[in-house]
Amino acid sequence: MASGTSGRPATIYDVAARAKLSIATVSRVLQGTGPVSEKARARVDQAAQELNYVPLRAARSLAVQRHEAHGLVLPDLAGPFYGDLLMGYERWAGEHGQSVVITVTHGHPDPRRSVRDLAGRVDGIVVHGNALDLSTIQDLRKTGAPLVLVAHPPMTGCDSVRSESAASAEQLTNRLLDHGQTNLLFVGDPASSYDVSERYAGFARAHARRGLAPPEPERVPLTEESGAEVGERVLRATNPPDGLVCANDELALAAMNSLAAQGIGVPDEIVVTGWDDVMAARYVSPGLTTVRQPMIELGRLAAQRLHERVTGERTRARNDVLATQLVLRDSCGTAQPGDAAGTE
Amino acid sequence: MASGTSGRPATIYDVAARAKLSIATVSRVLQGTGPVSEKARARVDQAAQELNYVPLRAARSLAVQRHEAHGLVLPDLAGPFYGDLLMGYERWAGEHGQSVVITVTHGHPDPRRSVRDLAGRVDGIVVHGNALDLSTIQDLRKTGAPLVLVAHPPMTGCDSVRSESAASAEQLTNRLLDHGQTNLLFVGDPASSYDVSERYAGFARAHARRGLAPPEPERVPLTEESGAEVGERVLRATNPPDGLVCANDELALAAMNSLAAQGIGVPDEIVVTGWDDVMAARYVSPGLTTVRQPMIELGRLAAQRLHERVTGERTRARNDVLATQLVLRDSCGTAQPGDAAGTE
DNA sequence: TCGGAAACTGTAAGCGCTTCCACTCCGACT
DNA sequence: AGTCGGAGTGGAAGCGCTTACAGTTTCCGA
Repeated sequence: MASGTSGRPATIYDVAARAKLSIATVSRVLQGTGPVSEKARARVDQAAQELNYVPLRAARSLAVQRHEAHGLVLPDLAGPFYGDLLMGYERWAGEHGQSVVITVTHGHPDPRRSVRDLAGRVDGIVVHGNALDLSTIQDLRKTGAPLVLVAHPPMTGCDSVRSESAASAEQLTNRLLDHGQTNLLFVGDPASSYDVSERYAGFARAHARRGLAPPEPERVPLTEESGAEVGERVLRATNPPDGLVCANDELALAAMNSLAAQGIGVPDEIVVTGWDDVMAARYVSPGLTTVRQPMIELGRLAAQRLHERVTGERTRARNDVLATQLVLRDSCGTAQPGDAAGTE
Repeated sequence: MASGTSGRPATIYDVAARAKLSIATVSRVLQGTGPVSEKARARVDQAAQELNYVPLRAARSLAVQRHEAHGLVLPDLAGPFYGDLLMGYERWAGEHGQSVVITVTHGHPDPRRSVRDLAGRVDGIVVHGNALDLSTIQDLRKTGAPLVLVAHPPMTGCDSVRSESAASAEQLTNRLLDHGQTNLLFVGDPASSYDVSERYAGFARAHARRGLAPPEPERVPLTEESGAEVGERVLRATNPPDGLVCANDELALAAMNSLAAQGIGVPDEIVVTGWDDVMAARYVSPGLTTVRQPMIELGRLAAQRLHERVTGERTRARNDVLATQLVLRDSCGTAQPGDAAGTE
């Protein structure tokens, strides 16, 4: 325990008593507010130091009617993906004196309850679209806490932050079609998240624009298992595809792996692309063509947008879309040395 | 704002007024404590619902003298590594009604200050050894908050949780020496973290046990850049190594990559091993031999150990060491199909 | 030398919740 | 019929902090 005279942690009263000053002055010294004499400042600092005084934030929060903390709700933390988001978020928040309370919903028994609880601890909440269903988000809105959505379609009155998906997917698909592929398969379930639905939308649009019927997607979860399975199954189809446009890198890598195991050449016999640019994408051979999202930046921006709402500095909702970057490698068969392209 | 009659969020008083009961009863209903009539319960539930009442945690914390929150201090969140730790942590904490407040120190202007601030918000703190220097940790101890160290050498009075390193490193090194390598190089700076120093210690011990002088480590940061650089430099040495024992997978992957670029065969001309078993390790070819740490489990356990201290359920310090798993793949030249080994 | 402003300090009233204690019912025992 | 005990409820005292307000000093300039 922080050493009050007794075993309990020291309070502002203990510090005041030891410094022979009132708690008001102690508070002023510690917060750096209001005028204080040099002598008082020194006495308080010393007393606080000697007692190992750590102010109780709950008491301050109650008094100032503010938590100085943000809530962040993520679906999970597997992969580098959400880690980067969180890192960007925490960095910005930390620099602006806000603590970050994190809640992970995937596998959680009662997300609704835990998110409501979160709302009582923070000044505002950032929710990743994959973390909560719509009704829970609406529930959360009713609490009145400022809310910022990440990778979620805009909702009226809410800020949102996401990275561009449809245009990059269209661009990527065009590239493959230009290169001569005639039977692309989109791998991943568009219903699994907003981002994936946008990626499929771009894929479909590229087809539609050249008068082709957009092929039905292969509706599988975005996991390595599905990727491996698709990689195996795909050859045995009546009309086997000559390209796999995968909804993320896990799918793509696992598919490539299983194709290689069967002796199918990538990119010669079939091309493969992913999404996210995980580390493995640049270490496999052939290198995986993929799309990089600015996750850290996304986190930073979400934190900033939320803070603007919390402080009341901005009241109109904003919907930000960040550019992604197409990363061309050998798996798509069209890469030129030094090739790369940004979107939007 | 949650709809009180005015614009401000509803408080327990608003709920009480609407339910025509005292705040004491409202509190009892909401917390499920003490005896309450069915009728009262119903009235309170309805009023709370109508007002969108969310209890202010700061007020509860103040009253119950507990935050019901844990602090988690991590160096950063790059790679899957800390993400998994955090995920395991959050899962356990969530299941036991504890929120988690996270602080990332890498790149932080004043970790000391932010960690002290954290101490005022939570009931106890888990610190990853790479996140804070010793003096800051000791500073933190003085606050009296329960403290659990992850991947840090045990300190008297503190709990600690880490995964086994030295023995697995020794085992791995032995395997390479048995296989006929005669000039292994340890890549990575043992001074960069406790874990790495242990890995080098195991590496050195394997040599010592057979009467060999342990080679000096190649003291470089644990980054892809260093790995690439070492991969290039290593051949030009007077006495080029026939094996690289890398302190983590990033180093190993980058080294393998640069060796391949130079036409050096792995594992035939030189063997390579890593540490952590990141996703890329199983997608490169040859597959990277590495050591898997139970990060999720480590997180869970840290949360549990901290909670035991917070509740006072345990007062004696514990130092847990979790077993790692050697993952044999082709990069070390010694893998047999289905080969694998656990340690400790 | 004095009045008044400026600088500093203290008193006390909350912030919204929990919980001890006292009180009122009521049904169940003697 | 009178008593006892438990269930249900409310009053009120904090939890540790901030801050409005008032009070006390100090230091000017006139």
